[in-house]
Amino acid sequence: MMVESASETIRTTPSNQNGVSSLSSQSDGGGGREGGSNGDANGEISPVDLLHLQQQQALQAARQFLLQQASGLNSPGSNEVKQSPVQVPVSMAMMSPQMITPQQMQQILSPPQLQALLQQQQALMLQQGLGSKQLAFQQQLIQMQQLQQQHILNLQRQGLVPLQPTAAMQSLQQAMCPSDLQQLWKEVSGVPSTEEALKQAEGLDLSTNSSNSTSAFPKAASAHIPLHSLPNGQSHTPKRDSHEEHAGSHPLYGHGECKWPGCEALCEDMGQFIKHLNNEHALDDRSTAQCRVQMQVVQQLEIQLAKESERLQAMMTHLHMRPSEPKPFNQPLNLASSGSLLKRDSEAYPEGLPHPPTSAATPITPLRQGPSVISSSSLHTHSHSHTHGVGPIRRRNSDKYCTPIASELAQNCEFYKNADVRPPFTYASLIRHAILESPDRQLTLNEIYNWFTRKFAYFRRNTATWKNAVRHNLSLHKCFVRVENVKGAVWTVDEVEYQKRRPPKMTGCAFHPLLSLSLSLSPSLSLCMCRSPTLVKNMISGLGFGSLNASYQAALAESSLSLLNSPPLVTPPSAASLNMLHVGHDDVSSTVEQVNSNGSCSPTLSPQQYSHPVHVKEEPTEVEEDGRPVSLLAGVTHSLPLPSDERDLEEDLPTEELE
DNA sequence: TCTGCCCTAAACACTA
DNA sequence: ATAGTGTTTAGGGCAG
Repeated sequence: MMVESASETIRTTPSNQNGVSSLSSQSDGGGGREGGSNGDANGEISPVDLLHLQQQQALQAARQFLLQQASGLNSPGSNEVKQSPVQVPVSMAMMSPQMITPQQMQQILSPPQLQALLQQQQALMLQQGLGSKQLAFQQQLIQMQQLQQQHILNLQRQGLVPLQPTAAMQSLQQAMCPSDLQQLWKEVSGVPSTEEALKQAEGLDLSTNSSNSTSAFPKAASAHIPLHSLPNGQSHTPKRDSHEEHAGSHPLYGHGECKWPGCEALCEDMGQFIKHLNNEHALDDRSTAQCRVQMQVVQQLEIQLAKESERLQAMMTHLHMRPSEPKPFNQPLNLASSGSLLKRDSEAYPEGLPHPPTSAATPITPLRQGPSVISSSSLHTHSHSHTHGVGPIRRRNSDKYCTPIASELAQNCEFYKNADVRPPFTYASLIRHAILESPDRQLTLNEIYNWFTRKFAYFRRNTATWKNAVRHNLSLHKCFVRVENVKGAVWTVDEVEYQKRRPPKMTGCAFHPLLSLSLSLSPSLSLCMCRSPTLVKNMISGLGFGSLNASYQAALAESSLSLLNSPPLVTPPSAASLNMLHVGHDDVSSTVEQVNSNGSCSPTLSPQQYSHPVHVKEEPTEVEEDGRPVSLLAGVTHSLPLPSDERDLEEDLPTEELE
């Protein structure tokens, strides 16, 4: 009650509510600490006008671009999808370009698209002698990108777009998850005009627009399957899963409803379904268009699978595995429907991973090999931009169980630095990260503040809020220990306490369905992944989720080791405790220690170095290449000489026991 | 529903 | 007096 009354009377943080959707560069009332490139009031036109003008121009260009896209779709006989600088998702093609608002534009266009668009516009402006306004334009560009990135992030957190903001569309096209497909289908199905549907199907470019080998989407694939045969006979529907195989005698019928993409009509029995099928999904333009989309989806997946299979072969070859293990690939794709996959519990963290390598060729209930899914819940957006409205995302999707912060930050450092996006980590994890990143593994409060503002654009505003939260967290969590120092108080991390906060199961780590697919395809890979976060990452990337939200990549990667890797025991802060970090570790550790102690190195150590001073090498992208394939190949972790760090990691597993 | 975690907000005390 | 720091309480949301 006290709080309520207080909040009614006094509002010390006046503008917490300002979301991120404002294009005007919000000069955060608070703080304005370092790194604030400010001031750009110049010239004859006011910055606001200028921004407005530029925005209008950008939008105009975007509209023209869309018109081009749309007209490109109209060309009936074209075998090639028009290769525009940027590709437009099908949903975009559905919109009347003239009706697109700036917000829609930002939401529709992926960052690359947006950037390309704006760059075009920028070039145009330069040609028109508007170069003097470049600065403002750049700012607008950045802001629009940020907005778009945020949107993408939101999508990611909703589980809709398992992507990294930087290559959102590309990966979307590469790796449309079932929900994407469903959405896509709904969009296609919802088209009023069948011709529109055809256009969309035609224009749907599931291929990447990059140099990816799948860039030229094989439209010829359409010819492989007679369109008219699909409604009743097609068996490529990715929605089809084993359940449906058993549930109904028709691949498009299951669980009492029509499985035609985007339909979901309820049918009591098969007869009704057949009737429905014939009535609603007869051979017409719309169905044809849908089929084409579906074919492209399947084709894309197949291409992707082929690529990944090839990659896997190469990896195995490289790792001296017998490459003659394509067997799993020939198995039916356990590419279950989104529903079944998404519901699959991730209880099967590879505890049974010490299966001998022979299991590599043995399909051991593949889908249970790993945590399976990115469930929409686990990717949940947390976007309760509710009362406080401070930020779109919150917390622990990836932090709590997987602590991928190091990897995440390492990968998206620049992104967070520039984009006004709230990092998907808890304050506690961020604080810990900041502290561990420091040379002495201790920071003053102010230094923590600075780290936040330095690393995250998001924390350059709402300073009162998050600073309070930082202090709150420092005080609240036992894992943060305050130490009186010569120069005042510093904060350190009690890693033991911190680890206590983390449940020993990685149930929170979400896996993308296609990752499950890969796991199912290759038990040996899942075995490897359990040993190597890098491999996990690479694999995810290779799956076309190279731009899978780094959080989840990192989660995948780190979670696979998190159970094995109990980070070093940083006993409460003292110089001695720092030394304890490296007890029993190899020279690499001592190297790091030296580097740390003299503080001469870059203040930013490699994430692994600080977050896991035991040196789980994660970044060296060539997985354990340096003569350590053993641990990858040998599932029998205990029977083989593990690198000291890994051994430590395993032995440290029961953290609590060490107390 | 319960519980734990996380977040924001705020009050308060202490210190430089 | 003020700002910074640190502690504590309260309440709400989310997820297991």
